[in-house]
Amino acid sequence: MAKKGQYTYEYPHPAVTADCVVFGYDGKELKVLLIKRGEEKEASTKAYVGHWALPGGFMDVERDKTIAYTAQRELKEETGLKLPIKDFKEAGAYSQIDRDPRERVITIAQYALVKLSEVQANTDADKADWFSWDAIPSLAFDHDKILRDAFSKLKRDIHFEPVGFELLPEVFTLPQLQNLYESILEVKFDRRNFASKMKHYEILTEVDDPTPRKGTRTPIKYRFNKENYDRLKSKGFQLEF
Amino acid sequence: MAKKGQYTYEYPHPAVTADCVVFGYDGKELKVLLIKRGEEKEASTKAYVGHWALPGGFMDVERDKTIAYTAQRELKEETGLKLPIKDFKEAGAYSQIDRDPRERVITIAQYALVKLSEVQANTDADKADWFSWDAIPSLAFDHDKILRDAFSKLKRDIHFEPVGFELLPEVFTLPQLQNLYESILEVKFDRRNFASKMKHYEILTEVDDPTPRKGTRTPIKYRFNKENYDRLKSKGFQLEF
DNA sequence: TACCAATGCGTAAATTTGACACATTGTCAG
DNA sequence: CTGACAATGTGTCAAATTTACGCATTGGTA
Repeated sequence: MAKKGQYTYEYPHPAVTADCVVFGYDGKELKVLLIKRGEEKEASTKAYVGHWALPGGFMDVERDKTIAYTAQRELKEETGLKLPIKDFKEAGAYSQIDRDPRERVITIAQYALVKLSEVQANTDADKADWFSWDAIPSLAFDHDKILRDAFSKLKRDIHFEPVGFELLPEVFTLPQLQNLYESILEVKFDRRNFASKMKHYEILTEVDDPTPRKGTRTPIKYRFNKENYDRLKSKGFQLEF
Repeated sequence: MAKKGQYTYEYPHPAVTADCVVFGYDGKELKVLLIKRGEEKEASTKAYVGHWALPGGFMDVERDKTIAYTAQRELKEETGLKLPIKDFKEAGAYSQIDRDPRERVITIAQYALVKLSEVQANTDADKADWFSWDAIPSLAFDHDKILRDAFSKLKRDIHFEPVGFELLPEVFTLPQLQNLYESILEVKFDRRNFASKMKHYEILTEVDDPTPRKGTRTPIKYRFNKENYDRLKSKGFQLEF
């Protein structure tokens, strides 16, 4: 650990943190990854001990190439979940002068979308938990606001990015996709209209099912067709729902 | 001025700046406000002296309530233009470890839309200039990227926010509005279809013209109808073009 | 003066959306 | 075992929206 008082500047500098809003989808609901603060080594210097919070922590000014690296490192340390750098997208900066009681801290929130089915096993259940959107506790600092804002951002981004496919498993069903869109946009769609619209976009590829569907109750499995999606997007396209 | 080396921290802290992307519209083209760096008092400590850059500067950690206040203050100091805090919207954080040759500097870009007709007179022509989008010089630091990103953001936001009306004068014409949308989205619309779509939204109010139009060549003047727009927006509405 | 460009208004075809009906087959309660 | 029900896929049709143009008027201009 570095010596105290080792770093001096001509003018005051703020501390900078990265906080992570990690969204996951379990096939039914949208979920968020949260951690329980404190209760460990440096608890005495921590604020909001015992509160739930977004995973995140201080930037390593001398090593973190970008703030996304901070997010990656802290997320791994605090939840056990290791995500690729490119999965972190910016969700906004929070700079209110009194947002941290200890010193001036500016946080640059990052958000990430993960296939919950593939990562749930990799998260430390001791420190972290996945919360349903409507069961989220009150959070430390201004993390409530950060989370709400990130959700709004997700709601917007869904019109321009294939966010649905980042949250679903490689192979998914149409009802799953629809349920996800409904969860994020907080609306309901007509099943038949949703299906025909998706079909019209031609961004889904039917999967050759090794275990063929046993009747109409078993949904058809699809895979996301990235080529077609990219082609559409390059033509100035926008997903509508 | 504060004494050198007065501020010490246990861990290294980055410097934080706010850079401003100010868009204006003159009735024909989208423009951006830039400054020429250096050539003044503290020039010796400055990087990229002589380069064009986005207006902006270091956060006053002890006084700036939020980063928007930094942006407001620096924009005023460097260009003479004083904008209300609420006009600054976040445009992204830039944290590349080597983006500033002097020390680690994280910038939180802000962007603002202004009615060029009303502010042009208030900008210091000595230090700052409005540049047409296709005549922008190469900029200091990573400001080129910041500017491109901000433009992309504007391109997106135009679908959700009445950005057109923040850039146009109080009273404007339909051709002006269309030209603005075309400038931002970089596409062309059919004049007649654009008009009927805007009419259908009912967010324009015809202005009682004191000097009535002299024939069909003089466009009808409109005003933005905020009540109707807010009503539409609250119903989960999205501007389409 | 004669043309052209700019503005407003209108219309019809094509496309997209929105609402809804029907057939099939697991699931589950009895 | 059986009947009711829910989940899935597909199709249809009217309404709304988008798209592609035509036409009339008039100010600017060569």
